[in-house]
Amino acid sequence: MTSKSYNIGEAELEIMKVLWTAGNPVNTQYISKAVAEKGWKRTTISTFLTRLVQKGALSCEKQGKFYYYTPLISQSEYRMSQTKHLIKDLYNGSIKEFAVSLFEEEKLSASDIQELKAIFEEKEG
Amino acid sequence: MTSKSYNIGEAELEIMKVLWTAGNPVNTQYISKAVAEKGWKRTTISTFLTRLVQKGALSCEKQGKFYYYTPLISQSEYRMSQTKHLIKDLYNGSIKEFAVSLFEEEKLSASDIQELKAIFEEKEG
DNA sequence: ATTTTCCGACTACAGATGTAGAATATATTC
DNA sequence: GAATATATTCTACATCTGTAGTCGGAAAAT
Repeated sequence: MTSKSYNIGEAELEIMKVLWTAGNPVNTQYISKAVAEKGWKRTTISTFLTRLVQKGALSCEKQGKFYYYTPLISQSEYRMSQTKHLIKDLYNGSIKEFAVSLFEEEKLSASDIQELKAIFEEKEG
Repeated sequence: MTSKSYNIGEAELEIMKVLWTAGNPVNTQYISKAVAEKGWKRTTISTFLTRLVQKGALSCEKQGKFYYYTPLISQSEYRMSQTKHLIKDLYNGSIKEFAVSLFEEEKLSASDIQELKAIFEEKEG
């Protein structure tokens, strides 16, 4: 049930990525380290976490002194929902139209194409 | 040159779509009719137009009494820029990763697959 | 126990976006 | 030309998002 009734901002998404990559509940320190290169202040990260919890994208649970955060939407769910949104919005909902346009404009390596062909042949089977 | 340094909101995008579909400069009345089903007030549409012009997504030119609007970014340019953005954001910039995930999760009809295979074979040639 | 440190809550603020009322300009009609 | 219709601009406001300061409480260090 991809019932994502919220949006995740670009900065917030960076937090989600950390959580997805971690694969298990992590606390703020962990997240802070993981996004250190962004240069966000501690409270900025806090705000993102709070909002993501409010939105229902994360859950949090206090263990000992810290909160531990867990994604409520998986990366692949999110990917799919965003991809569908894009296809619906921009390509009249037609995956085919989308794919054709994508592959016509992009340069895929020969091996990429091989791989994709293999996938299709499998599907076709 | 996909040098889109602005964002187009979802509602604004609806306006862009009308312009892209029209294929030639159109005025506000035309746009109003085209988006009638959205139930937007006249001034709302005006605001969108003004903002899109400010952003550099549209140009407008007064002809007689009305302004006529023309997209400064083509639909395919916009599609590409958004698609790239999504792939970069969500799939580590890997088109292949993206495509694999897309086609593994989505159901394409047999004829869609045929068509795509044809495209690949062509590319491969 | 007092100080220092760290975390999470609350508050704040600016820019973007969706939405539209009010005011003004322009054109059409009588 | 005055009244009416329509278009365009200005102003306004709420929500969302990025960004962060401050405050209060808890934990760690001394």
